Amino acid sequence: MTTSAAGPPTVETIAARAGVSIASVSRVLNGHGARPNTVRRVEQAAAELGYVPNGVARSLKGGRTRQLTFAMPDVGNPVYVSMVRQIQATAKPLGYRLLLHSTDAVAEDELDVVRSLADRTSDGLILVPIRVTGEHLDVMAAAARPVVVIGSLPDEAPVDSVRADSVSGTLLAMRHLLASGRRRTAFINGPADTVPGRNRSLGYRTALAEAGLEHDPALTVTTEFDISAGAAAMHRLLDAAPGIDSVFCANDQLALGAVHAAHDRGLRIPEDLAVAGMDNSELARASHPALTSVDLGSAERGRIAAEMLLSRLDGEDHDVRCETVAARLVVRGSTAYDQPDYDHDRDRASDPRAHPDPDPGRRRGAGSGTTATSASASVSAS
Amino acid sequence: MTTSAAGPPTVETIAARAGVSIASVSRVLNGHGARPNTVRRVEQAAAELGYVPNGVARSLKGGRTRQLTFAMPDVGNPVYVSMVRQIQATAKPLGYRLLLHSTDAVAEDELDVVRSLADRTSDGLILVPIRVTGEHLDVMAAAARPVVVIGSLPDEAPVDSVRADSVSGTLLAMRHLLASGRRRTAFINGPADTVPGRNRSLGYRTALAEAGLEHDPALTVTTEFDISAGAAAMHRLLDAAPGIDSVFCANDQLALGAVHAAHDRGLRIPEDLAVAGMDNSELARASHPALTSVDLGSAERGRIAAEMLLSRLDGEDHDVRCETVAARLVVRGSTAYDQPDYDHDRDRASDPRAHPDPDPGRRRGAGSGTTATSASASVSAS
DNA sequence: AACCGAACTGTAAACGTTTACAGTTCGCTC
DNA sequence: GAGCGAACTGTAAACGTTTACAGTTCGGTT
Repeated sequence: MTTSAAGPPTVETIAARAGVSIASVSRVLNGHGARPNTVRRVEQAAAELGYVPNGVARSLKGGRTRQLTFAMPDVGNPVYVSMVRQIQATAKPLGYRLLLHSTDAVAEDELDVVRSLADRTSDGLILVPIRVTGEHLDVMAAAARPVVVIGSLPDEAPVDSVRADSVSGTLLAMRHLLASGRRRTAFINGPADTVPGRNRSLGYRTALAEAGLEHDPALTVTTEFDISAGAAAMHRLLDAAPGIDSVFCANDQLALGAVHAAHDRGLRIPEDLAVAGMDNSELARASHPALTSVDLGSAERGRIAAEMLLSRLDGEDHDVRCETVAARLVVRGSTAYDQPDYDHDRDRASDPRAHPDPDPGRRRGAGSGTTATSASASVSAS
Repeated sequence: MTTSAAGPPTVETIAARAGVSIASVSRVLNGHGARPNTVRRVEQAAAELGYVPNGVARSLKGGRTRQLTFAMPDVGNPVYVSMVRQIQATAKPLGYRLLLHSTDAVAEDELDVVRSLADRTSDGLILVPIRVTGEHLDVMAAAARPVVVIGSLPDEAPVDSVRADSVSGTLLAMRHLLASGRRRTAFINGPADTVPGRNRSLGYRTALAEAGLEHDPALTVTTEFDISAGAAAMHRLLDAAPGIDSVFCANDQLALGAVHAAHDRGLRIPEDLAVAGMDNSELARASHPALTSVDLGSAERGRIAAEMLLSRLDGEDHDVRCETVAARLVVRGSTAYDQPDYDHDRDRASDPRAHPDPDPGRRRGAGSGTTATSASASVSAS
């Protein structure tokens, strides 16, 4: 027994005060049964001392920290923000804390996060890689803790994953544009050397083929994900390929850039030019006219990833799982004449299992006047 | 010496393999000096085994976890997102991880976060309280680890804090509107029973008084922070008080709602109605016309809070500090005829000490055509 | 060749828990 | 009132590190 020095109370302090052994203290505090008299004295001593168990010591003994790590390229990106929200909402009720890691889209940093699981500081990882290399697969396969990837992985990869369906998403948007009579639809894509970039391109060409339209390479521009990049791209398109009546953009920022450019030239939206974006971020709802956008289910992907990880941590030793989240088209004023100027739809409102809204004043009637179309989800286990 | 069973390698495993004691292993690994021969053997053994030190054991021994906690009301709010980014950017180079906690604006949850510092799981806390009660002050004063508050605290509070200057911010926006010849400026405020709510109201009335204008209560509406709430409020104002030529809104969402409402009625912006918002979020840049907005320096508040906390953790035992971050007005097309339709200014671009941009393609020429005015910052130590 | 101090190394304790095991108490039954 | 399980309690070890202390080695001096 140490002298009752300064420092916060420990089981030892309580044991001394209650006149029992530290084992009894631990047992009472964890509800493992003791004589009523013992329980009373320990609980009283603990309460008087304001005892709080040392989580670090507990983690060392128990081998679990009750911490999860979420690593993504950029904290600021609204897509990842909604993932964070859902992961948090899923993990918190089970007593897990969330550790945030921004990789700044540096591949080496991603690898480091996976490797650092070996330091036992976190019980599991949800990773959004910018691009998946062979080294990624090797390192993840050897990870000291369960890893779930949000993104596309090769079929044989031994890692759980959740992916978006950007092919279907693009198809939904393109079909919508073409169904409303547009015949010359441009395409502003993000970097093409990524899986989503290639998938969107595929969706675009597929939709054109479906409609019996020819694919004109001059109608496609590849650029950065950026408002000003979107504006520049739109200007370029309008200069080089006159007669464009609609444009699909790989994210909402690009789409808003396109809207700006169109306005600069005196084009009316949607009358002269229909614009559709992707991600269904808050920007889409806020802009004027409100932006038609493809929702790739980032919130749901976050929730599913969290559930996958938690089930692994529960010790369930099932096969590798890979789930695909359906895309959903949210039609607003930028492509349709009869859509309202703004709507009250929030992306988490689309998720029945979502976190309860902390601030009821912020959500009103859900999506009145907003049309949503879902692509069929394909769920496969390999 | 235990049998070399499964499980990840520990100092013991390495010691056995290198033929030295665990103390030597620890010393070599921490660079505390050893004979070249010992160093070589330990390092080789560690490398061969792929040893990674157990961070939990380390934390238990050292009494520090190298983890910081950031607790705020809502992960999704862009204001907090930019704080997260800066806190992360400041703490990561010093080897600190960031634990995220969303309080969902529940006061009891805020108190729990502070109390849970006693579990030794985090080295310090940055808290954004929704409202500060006496109990908050008591609990923070008794906290087991340093706490920094982002928000306004009573003068005598024994806690470091960083606050925004919403009075000056409101004044900047109002002076700008009045200086451009507007004479009937409405005010859409958020909830009035908070410190920022009262401060904005004060700034509004002060600006009117400065300009020798009478304060007309019919021109002020108090509502929730919400796009649709902003639209509803604007409609109400235009119905009840005709002749309004400008409006200042307590955040960008409200302002965009006002823009929508004005468009619905065929009003031109800025010709018929000038609109200014607050927070200078991405929404302000993205909207059309781009929105004049007051930047309350959320990124900088995050950075300063992180620095304050880190200096406490460095053992510096200075007096309680309270810093106020200056407000800055960013003028864009929604109030000025000659402003560009959009600009490339990003809020972190305004911060010279900010995190380097991970994606150079996203930032172009900084703020060309955008006028920024700073309120003088007052920095005080109590 | 013995000696000395510096430099290194090993043993063991400590951080605060949880828990196996052995020892104790207790309420019953006969 | 002795005997018997069941229920409780205490001792001690374990989780994986770091580090004070004492013991060892080493080179260089005299």
